[in-house]
Amino acid sequence: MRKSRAEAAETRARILSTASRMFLDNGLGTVGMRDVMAGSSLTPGGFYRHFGSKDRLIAEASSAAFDRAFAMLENETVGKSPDHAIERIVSVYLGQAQVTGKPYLCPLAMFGSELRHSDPQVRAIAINGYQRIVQLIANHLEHRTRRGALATASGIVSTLVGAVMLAEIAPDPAMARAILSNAKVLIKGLIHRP
Amino acid sequence: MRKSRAEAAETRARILSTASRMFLDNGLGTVGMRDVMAGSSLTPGGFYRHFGSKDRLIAEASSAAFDRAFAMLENETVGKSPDHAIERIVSVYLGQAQVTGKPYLCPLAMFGSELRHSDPQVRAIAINGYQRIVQLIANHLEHRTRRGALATASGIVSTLVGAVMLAEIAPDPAMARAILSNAKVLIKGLIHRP
DNA sequence: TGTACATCAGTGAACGCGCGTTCACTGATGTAC
DNA sequence: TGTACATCAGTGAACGCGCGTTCACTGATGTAC
Repeated sequence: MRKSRAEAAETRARILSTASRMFLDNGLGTVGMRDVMAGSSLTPGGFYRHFGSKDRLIAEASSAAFDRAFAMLENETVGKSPDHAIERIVSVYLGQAQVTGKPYLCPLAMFGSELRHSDPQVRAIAINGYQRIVQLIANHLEHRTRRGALATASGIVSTLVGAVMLAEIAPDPAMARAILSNAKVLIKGLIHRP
Repeated sequence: MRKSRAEAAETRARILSTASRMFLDNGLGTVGMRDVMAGSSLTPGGFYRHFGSKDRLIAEASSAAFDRAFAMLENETVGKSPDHAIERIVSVYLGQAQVTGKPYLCPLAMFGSELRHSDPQVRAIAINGYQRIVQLIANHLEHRTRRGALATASGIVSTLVGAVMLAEIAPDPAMARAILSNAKVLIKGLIHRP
């Protein structure tokens, strides 16, 4: 039954991808190893050939999810004016759960309050992901100082994460859209007055 | 062993209070019935004399937590000017996890991303709690229209919830304080320009 | 007001289940000569 | 290049454990006469 190195690497990547998707969709606590392995067309035992524990999987899956979300946001800014870049980041972030297929969900909005009780490694990954988004936004903010830009960007990220999380709780799609729209208007109001 | 009606009512209240505290501190998924009952100085079986299921307990405990948090916020506004009232709400909300004893933690910030997967009853309670805070803030916002005040208040609540949630993930207290402070500055900037 | 009985708050063991993880096993892959 | 053996990816049953919940039981409380 042994697989080639290439196949094994592909299996590992598949488990990671499945886990990332499932954690984002259903949270860290409710997704079990059997779910992840079955979703990867594998049996439970095989998991431990690739990862040391569920916590390690959560760490890697979160990291991968941040990379994906960040890449999507960054990609939206290339060749755009500062104002337009910000507008794209905000719109894409706020629309993450409305896009069909939801290909770039952010861990902070999807299971942020579970991260609080995760082990230090996972929390470090989460805070690093947060900081990367803050820096990306700050890069397109026209402030007198870098410090000021980072402070404003931090506030904006709080708004973005809060809005997407609240919109996910809303039972009514219309209310979800209203929450996201209100957050967008609030941020737009900030940007257009230096 | 039977207890009087008054004692039974007190027991029920004690379970609810313990559960509220534990859910806010540790999340919905990680707190078990045995934890709640032991924390209330009771044995597991007694739980079902007072609540139909864990989900019902979560519903009531969340509701109680919202009531408590809302009462604290509302109380801060009595006899204050609109600007000062907003300032108090924002400061008290953002400081909720920094206060010793944490007597009025908000479910949205503490286990918001778990609410997403809760049953409709719990989600309805959560969204109702969200709306009450939005309305409270809107009451002190000097907008031309009520609609406009509610929209701005909604954006502010997204910022507040996101900031407290992110600050809870931060491993470093200094970074937590920075996140909260940046959110506060962002909101302050909004208010002082009608 | 006193007595007899029904009620039921709380106990603590037990149930069934799913969890994260381990393990003996398989057979194809990789390695050494 | 071919052969013999070691490695190890993946299987699927099993382990120990803790979960939400049930249940027979207890004895004090509440109710009816």
